[in-house]
Amino acid sequence: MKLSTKGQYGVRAMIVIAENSNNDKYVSINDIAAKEKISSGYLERIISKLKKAGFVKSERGANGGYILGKKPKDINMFDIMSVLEDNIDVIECVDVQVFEKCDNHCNCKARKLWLKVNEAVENVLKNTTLEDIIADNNKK
Amino acid sequence: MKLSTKGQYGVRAMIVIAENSNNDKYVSINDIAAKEKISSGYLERIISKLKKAGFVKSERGANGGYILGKKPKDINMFDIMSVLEDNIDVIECVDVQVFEKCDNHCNCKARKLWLKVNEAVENVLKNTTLEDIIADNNKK
DNA sequence: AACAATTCCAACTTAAACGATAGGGATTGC
DNA sequence: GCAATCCCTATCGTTTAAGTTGGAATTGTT
Ligand code: FES
Ligand code: FES
Repeated sequence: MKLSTKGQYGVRAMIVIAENSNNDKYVSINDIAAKEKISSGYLERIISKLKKAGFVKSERGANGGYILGKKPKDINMFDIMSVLEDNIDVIECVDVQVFEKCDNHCNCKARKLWLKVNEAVENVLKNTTLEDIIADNNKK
Repeated sequence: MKLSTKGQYGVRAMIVIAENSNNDKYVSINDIAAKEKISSGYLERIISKLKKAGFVKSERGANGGYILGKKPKDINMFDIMSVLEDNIDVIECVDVQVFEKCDNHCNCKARKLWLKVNEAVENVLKNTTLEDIIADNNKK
């Protein structure tokens, strides 16, 4: 079981962008990539998804870059991960539509367990906003 | 984020074995594979790991098969998954040893989030025993 | 006007993991 | 002896994840 790097990198990028958005400062892909030691080409595609979802706004050309598209308290980790991870469920059959087509569903006694795991993950992600993360780091 | 089928199949296999272990009945790989619609060759290797870990015992030859190696209440899902999934942590850096070697660890503000996610998953898995699952299914 | 810094976009490549298969040896009950 | 089983290892094919490349469009600066 692993979260993809897309999700990880995306969250880290959002943190960097958030830290600069106070001063209306746009951060470039290269700056983020350098700071977080991530391939910039790869990061670009990740941020592009975040942009489509409205979590960041962009400005092209010299001095361009990215800035938050919403307030930190209105961006939670579940939303970010949902955009970036292709499918966030811990197994396919968590999804009701898949479940109903599943050969096995009539006697699958394990599904309840996966539902619980899934719910636990979602809860943590949904209850953590970008604001929480920033605050948490300033505190200590 | 996905749990591998190894883990899923393993849990399902354990449930089948558990349901037969009351009567000291050994269940063969083929029976489990047929019941759960899993490739038997693949399942074999999964169960072999469970055997090495002591969760099941085996009997060779005709009428052979597998039976529980411990009481259902002494087998929890975390233990099963730990044996089957190569690495159960949601990201590499959850592990302290990896963390300490991580280029980024000095300024990685996201790790706390992953730790929380990881803990949530582990809690569910640790708090669910084979006995719980069986009981849960008999009930309804 | 030239230039450099940037976002934007799509195609491609590489590497690893997953899921599965194949073949054969060893053991046991009938 | 034979069929059913566990046991072990090697191999394979597909998909996915991760990263690369190349280039177009936009914008500020000199
Ligand atoms: S395998 Fe689909 S519900 Fe269990
Ligand atoms: S990347 Fe290693 S701790 Fe964040």
